Amino acid sequence: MRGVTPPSESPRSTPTPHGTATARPPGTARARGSRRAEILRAAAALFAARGFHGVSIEDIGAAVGTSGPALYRHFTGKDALLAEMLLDISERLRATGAAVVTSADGPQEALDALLAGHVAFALGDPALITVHDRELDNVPEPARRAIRRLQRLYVEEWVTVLSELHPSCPQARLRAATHAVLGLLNSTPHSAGELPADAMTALLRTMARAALSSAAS
Amino acid sequence: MRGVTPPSESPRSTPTPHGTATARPPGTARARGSRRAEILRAAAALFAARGFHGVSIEDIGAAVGTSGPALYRHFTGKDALLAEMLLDISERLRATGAAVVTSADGPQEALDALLAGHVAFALGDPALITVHDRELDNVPEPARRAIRRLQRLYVEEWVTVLSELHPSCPQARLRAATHAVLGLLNSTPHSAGELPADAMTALLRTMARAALSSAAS
DNA sequence: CGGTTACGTTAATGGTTACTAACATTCGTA
DNA sequence: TACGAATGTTAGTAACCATTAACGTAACCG
Repeated sequence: MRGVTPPSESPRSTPTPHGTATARPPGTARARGSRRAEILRAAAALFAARGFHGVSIEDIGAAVGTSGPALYRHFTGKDALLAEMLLDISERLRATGAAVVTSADGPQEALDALLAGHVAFALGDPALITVHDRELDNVPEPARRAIRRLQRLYVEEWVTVLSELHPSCPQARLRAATHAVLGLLNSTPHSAGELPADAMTALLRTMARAALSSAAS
Repeated sequence: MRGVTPPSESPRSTPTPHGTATARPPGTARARGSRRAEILRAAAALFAARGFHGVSIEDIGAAVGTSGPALYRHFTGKDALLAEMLLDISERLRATGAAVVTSADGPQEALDALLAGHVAFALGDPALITVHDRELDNVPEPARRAIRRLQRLYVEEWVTVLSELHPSCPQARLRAATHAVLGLLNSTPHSAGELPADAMTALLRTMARAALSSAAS
């Protein structure tokens, strides 16, 4: 029984996959770690279209030009792939939210920046947004809690900003309104192509602002 | 050959007392077709929680107190079950929408009635609403077209009413705004329990009205 | 009473799927 | 140049799943 030592899973090190995927000549082993990002992107599109359980490992492999089990060189399993995908997007949302809040001049500017960021996200990566609020239940338990925590922190950024704008409104109401507005913004992927992208951006921001203003009365 | 082979524990007249509602006489085979509705309700809850492919026939059977293949006495297959579920809800939405529009006094009353109806639906049957806008892709083709048609007709009810209220606004914009507002209303199942039901109803109606008004400017 | 209908059971059956095993190939580098 | 790490490949394998087959039973209806 020869063979290389089985790949001891790297539990914590995520060495920042910076490489942008380009066309590679077949057979080469180039581009360290860019494959991870490529797989994540392809899997996101598939998950968004057919759901986690509706996509097979073979499907994901085929989408990146390899065949099935090659994925296990990059992820420990299908669950881990989904977990990393949702952790990544939750972290990105929360990070941009935090950056916006600390750098804005006032609550109104902060709210506008939160809105602009989320709309850009939803329109720019509809597959990720779709997977983000549909597939949480398929993430195994250690990671699910972390994802939920990040999502909660992101919502709390919104609630904090709204609370500064409307101090007399109870926070529970502001939280419910935030969830509703995020539902409005995240519904964009399903109604694609109705309007040109910039018109859609402006429309969504206007509607979201109006909805939040009315909620805080 | 296997002969009669009665099961050692012969079923008594009350087999499998499961705690489901719909009090039926205990060992009877009566109640024509009430089982269909029971199965559809249980399946909707399961599909909403874990997705179509994440639920097995056995799961659905267990949820109604029978075992797996008993479902094939009521539906020709898992696909047909989902198709009937989505057809039913799409038809109900469209029917109430049509009734509202023809019986309302004016466009403002019609819009309010559409809003009230959809909010009541979303809050009253969150599982059905969730399945309705997540699982369309898993419906086989003959039925999928019919469901899409009903959904389109429902949206057109909204667009027609909004067009009467705001004649100068292009219909494409009103359609996009309608989709966004339906996303807002349908997101309710995911943010349950934030507010009491009547406060949630009022909040959602207020936010939706404000969002639509701002979109038509 | 006999037959039909409605509804349920358990045991295959065939296909799909996630994952593992065993075996290449490329390439940086010591 | 030899080695090891990274990254593939093609065969399994065990579990799961939708569906069918074959069979049983209770109630209604003529």
